[in-house]
Amino acid sequence: MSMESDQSPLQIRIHEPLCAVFRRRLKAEGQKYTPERAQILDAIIKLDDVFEAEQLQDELRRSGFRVSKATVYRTLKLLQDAGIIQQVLLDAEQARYQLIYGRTPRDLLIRVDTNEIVSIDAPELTELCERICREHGLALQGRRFQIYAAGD
Amino acid sequence: MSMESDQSPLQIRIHEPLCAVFRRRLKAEGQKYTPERAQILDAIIKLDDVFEAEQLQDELRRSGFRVSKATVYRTLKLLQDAGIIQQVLLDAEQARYQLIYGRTPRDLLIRVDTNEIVSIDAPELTELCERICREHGLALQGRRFQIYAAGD
DNA sequence: GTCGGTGCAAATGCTTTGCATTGAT
DNA sequence: ATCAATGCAAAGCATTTGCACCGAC
Repeated sequence: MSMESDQSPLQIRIHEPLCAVFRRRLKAEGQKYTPERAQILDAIIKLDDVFEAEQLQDELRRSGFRVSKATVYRTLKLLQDAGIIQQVLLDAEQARYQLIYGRTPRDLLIRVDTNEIVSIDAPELTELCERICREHGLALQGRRFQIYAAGD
Repeated sequence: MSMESDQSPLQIRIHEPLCAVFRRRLKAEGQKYTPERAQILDAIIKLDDVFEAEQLQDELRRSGFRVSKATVYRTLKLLQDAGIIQQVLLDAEQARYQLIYGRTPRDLLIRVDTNEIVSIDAPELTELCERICREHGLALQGRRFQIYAAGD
């Protein structure tokens, strides 16, 4: 009923650049917004897809930046903590990541024959998740949904 | 039209013991049904849950068997190929596994506060998966669905 | 008796960490 | 100037592999 109240402290400014979000978060934690971190976030935005640490480093190199693996991994962790990216688990070999800030879905359709990955939109999934949590008396925190399919 | 034909060679005998399934598969591939492999499958059945390689080895030890990690991993791979178990990806740290042969669901509800894992039953998910694949003109191969939730 | 299987220890590959140096604030 | 961040190389850890010996068929 009190929909106008300010119970939730997070006011998302929809079109705020991601780098500003990241910068703010870092400042709040007493951490620094370095060129490396800025470049890594830029590269992630350019990739605009599910990516692995190595691909990210490649993209950085392509843009003319050399960042060490150590820094890549450290920054990926920071970005996860900031809620900007999320791990995507496709297999046990290595972790992948995906931009999630300001985006609703991260449900994936994975073509096992071509390794192509497509985002799918399934609003009823959210309802389903909420219903299941309600039945268990729990609060929904998130979900991971992947469909594996092959062509023709 | 020729539904009575023997196009599909697999005739699943519903209550056939898993070890028989495994044994048959191994024989078909010219591989051997060793005590280690039998014990590993037994231990998996006893665990009856999502498990990691280390837990499996512990269960084996508890039953009085010493099997090397190498053999554990090699057998886990065989069991996956045989369609008896499946990897469950909960985090990037390590792989987990789960018995799937003869079981429909492997959808999980994960309590982030207690790390408890519960299987959930959601038949409408299957329909959803099939519909999405149909829309993309692809054949459904499998799915991975996990809900993350917290108590109270 | 033959191959395939096992254990061991070494190798692998992704990810993390210790440390001296560099740099954002 | 300070304190966190970087790069490098070494360490960690789950998983895989090479090889000599063993055992299921």
